[in-house]
Amino acid sequence: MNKSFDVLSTLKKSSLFQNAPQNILTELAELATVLKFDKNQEIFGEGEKALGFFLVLDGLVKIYKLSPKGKEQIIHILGPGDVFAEIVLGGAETYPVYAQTLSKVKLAFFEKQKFLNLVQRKPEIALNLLALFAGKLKTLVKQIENLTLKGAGERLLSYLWDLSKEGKQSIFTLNISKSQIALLLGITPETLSRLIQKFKDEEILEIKGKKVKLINPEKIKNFISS
Amino acid sequence: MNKSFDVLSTLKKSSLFQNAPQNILTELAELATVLKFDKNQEIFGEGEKALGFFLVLDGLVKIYKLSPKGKEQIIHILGPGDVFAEIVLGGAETYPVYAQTLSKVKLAFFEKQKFLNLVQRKPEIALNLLALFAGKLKTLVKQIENLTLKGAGERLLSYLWDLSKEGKQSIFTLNISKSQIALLLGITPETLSRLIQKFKDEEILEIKGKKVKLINPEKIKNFISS
DNA sequence: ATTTTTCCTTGATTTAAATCAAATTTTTAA
DNA sequence: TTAAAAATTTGATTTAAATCAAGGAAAAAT
Repeated sequence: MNKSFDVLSTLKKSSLFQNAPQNILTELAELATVLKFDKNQEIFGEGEKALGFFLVLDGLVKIYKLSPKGKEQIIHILGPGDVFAEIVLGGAETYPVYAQTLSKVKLAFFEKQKFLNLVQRKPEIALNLLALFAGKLKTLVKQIENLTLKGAGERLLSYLWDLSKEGKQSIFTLNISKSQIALLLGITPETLSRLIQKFKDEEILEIKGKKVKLINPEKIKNFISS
Repeated sequence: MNKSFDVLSTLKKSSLFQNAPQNILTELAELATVLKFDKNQEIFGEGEKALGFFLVLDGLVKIYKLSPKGKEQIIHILGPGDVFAEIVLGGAETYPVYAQTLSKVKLAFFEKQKFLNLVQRKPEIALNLLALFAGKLKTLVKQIENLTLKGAGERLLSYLWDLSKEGKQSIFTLNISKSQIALLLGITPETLSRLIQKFKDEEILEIKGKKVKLINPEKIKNFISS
């Protein structure tokens, strides 16, 4: 009783189930298993058998790849309302990436077949699924664009620009550590540190710990789109 | 009559419609518009209004991004049976990438709303769509992995390894120019040229024009997975 | 509160790949 | 067929970012 209420409120906020009618939401909440993780725990590894997908109820999760030599590239960072491992719904037998928590995390787990049965009975969910997949595709393409067509500095400013909601919030707080940001941007912590110092010298922004202040949003805007 | 027959044979081969029953295939063929393009023609540009998606009937198409300075990164290269711009089915209003032909090309175009109507009437297609999207997600994640966790030489060998069907075909022909391969691998033509020369010196492979011969597939296999 | 560990910063150096430049080969077009 | 254009190769140099190394600051654990 208490559990499904908890889950329900986040389900409603998630884009995947946003416009779903109450009866379906209730069914979904019944169908979900709530899982709890500590910080820095592996949720699943690449190649592991894929039994279902996840919705973040609380906390932060990273999706990443590892090279044979152990180098890491973060693909996505997910927060409350975000869905991951949805690829199983397209028939994937194993997870193609790693998933790990970046904080204490609460997840709703949806077993693949149970969920697909629900979709069959309520096909209107299928459209939401398509939108979910389409959004992920767009995000990945943007990630490729960032990683291949932009330099390290531009990637950092783009990242901060997005966090600032296109400059609307010139003061905000980083939600992950700088070393994790480096892994997301595909640079080393040393390079990140030097870039921050450089932008501070150029009076473009200030970062103290996790507090960020964009001093010259106009300059940033120009820099990331030229 | 002749036209829909033509289209039908490729529809059947495409993974998207592979297991669809005859009656749906016929409907799809009726629904499609066949479009013809010359080599190096733009099919659509980034930001352009997205009216539908495409299935390649014949020829090669590249999907790519451009940086403000004009640098290009190829995201995908598509051949007969492949689908692109399916993102419109998830609600995208504009295309987020460029699409251009690499040869004379024949496409089947599916208008978004007409196709979605068909999906509503025949929901079994929705599962194929999910599989299509899932496959694209996996491809994009692999592309990120290649571009960020591998060096230029490893990317080239990986690419050739895939073309050789994991070493099963040690002699084969490149289907695109070397400059296009460079754009796909995220390197310059100069670097590609030097890598080919280096691998030739190391007696790993030989490339003359578009003819490729893998001399030491074992060495390649080890190189790309260590 | 203090110790230990992890994270972040700064400096010096190396390195992979880009850039600039020019020759050569291949393809296309007249 | 020959001329023109485009693509590819090779060489010399530059450059962005990585790596190696060591100190300093924060966070976590005792």
